[in-house]
Amino acid sequence: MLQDRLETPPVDASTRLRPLGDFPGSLSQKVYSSLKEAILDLTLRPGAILRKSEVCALLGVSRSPVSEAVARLATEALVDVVPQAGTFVARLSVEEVREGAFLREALELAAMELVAGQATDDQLAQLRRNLRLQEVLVADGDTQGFYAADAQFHELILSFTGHRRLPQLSRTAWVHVDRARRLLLPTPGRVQETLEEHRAILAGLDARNPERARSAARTHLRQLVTRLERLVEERPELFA
Amino acid sequence: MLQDRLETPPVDASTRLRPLGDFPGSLSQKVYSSLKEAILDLTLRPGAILRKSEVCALLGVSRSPVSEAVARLATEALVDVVPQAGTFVARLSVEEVREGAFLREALELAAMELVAGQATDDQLAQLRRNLRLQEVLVADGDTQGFYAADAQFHELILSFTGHRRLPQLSRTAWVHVDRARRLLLPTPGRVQETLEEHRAILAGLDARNPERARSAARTHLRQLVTRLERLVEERPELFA
DNA sequence: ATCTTGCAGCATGCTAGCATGTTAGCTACA
DNA sequence: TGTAGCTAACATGCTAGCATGCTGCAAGAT
Repeated sequence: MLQDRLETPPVDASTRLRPLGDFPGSLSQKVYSSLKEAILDLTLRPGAILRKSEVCALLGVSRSPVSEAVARLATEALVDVVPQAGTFVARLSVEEVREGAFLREALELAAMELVAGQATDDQLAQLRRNLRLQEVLVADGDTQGFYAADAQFHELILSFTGHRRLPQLSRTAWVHVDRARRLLLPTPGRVQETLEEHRAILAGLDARNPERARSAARTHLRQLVTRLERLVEERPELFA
Repeated sequence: MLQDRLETPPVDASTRLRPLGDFPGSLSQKVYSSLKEAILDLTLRPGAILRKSEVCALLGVSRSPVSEAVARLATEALVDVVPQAGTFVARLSVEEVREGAFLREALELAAMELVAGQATDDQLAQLRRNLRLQEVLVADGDTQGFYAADAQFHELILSFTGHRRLPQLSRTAWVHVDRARRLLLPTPGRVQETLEEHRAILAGLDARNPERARSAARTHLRQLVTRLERLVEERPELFA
């Protein structure tokens, strides 16, 4: 705990946060979104101290909405608040990455089983449409857009379970993995491979074959984790 | 939304909440625990209005800790807060029950796979010990104690995955199921059956057989859901 | 020179009061 | 008599300032 602070004098005094106007909802919600984006971006550096009063000044709001936002981030383990001492941006944690990956895999595989059994033709058509979009984006070399379509592909499947809160939960589970992903250098052929893996998942669902869908999804999800584990080996100093 | 309020004039004015001294942590934490207990108990009736100012008066604290507690409950869908209008105890929702059950099943089945593969002998011994405790409690007719041991059995398995936050998450997923469970009348032979199902799960883990453990766990978890679905059929008016 | 101890600074937690938007009931009118 | 509009009460969201407990440095004793 003491060590924590000694390791983290880098105080981000004048970091940039997206202005609140860019986000919807109440002030707390806006502050939450803005901070979360900055944390996932690594704009707010892992381990950095995050003074609530500073955030108030930066965003021009009082401390209640900031407090509430920080409390929410704490429940997601994105910040670590020590009473009467300070609030810190969570370090990258191998444990959190592994847990997040485990969780998302659990959710997505369960979803595969359900969706392979009950998906409507219209839903499958939506997935095919999304996949065609992915192909176009890859052909255009629009990596940014491809990531978005990728995320949507997964969210579509989760939403087809009929459970409203599931996509949100899956996203939350993934945040630590996603943050660590920023440290990976892009691999040339990876986008093409990802596309193939998505095709395999859709093929399993199309065939109404839960086992095929599950195994394709498992293979797909473990790619990223494998690459992250390699990063942990090579650059352990990046993780707390 | 308007209909909500028309259906729910029953204002719980003088409901009993456990005093804050019984809970650990900060005030927010205490308030959160106290409210959550009351909601899960059904002491705070589903659909009832929950005035923050009233809670302040009842517990003798200011509005910030109450606000933070309520915000946390809102993320778990245990209360429904409408800005500038009011806060309401969530109604029993078939959707939420199904989603909670789906989630817990996803998590526990994934855990089974992992634990069947990597459990240490000491961990399996802990499970056997817990199971013997369950037998004693059943023999003594201590149903309350049995429920506690039951919960611990499941938590042990989840903790053996090595993921710290998993048990907490599973509990959170289960809250809506657990709340609905209060409406079920106790079935005579059910405790004995539960014990058998736990034995089957442990047998699968002991045999290091992921598929057996998964299928035993699935069978076990679906018992309660099946009984709840029957309740939904028979008494739909209990669910919003 | 090192370790202990006291003090000043400071970050969070909490309390109290203001601003904003909603709800419900009453009144006036068709 | 039924309906539309207005008004007063009210619940939450936010702002501002006080209380509590931790941190880190510095001075003094061993």
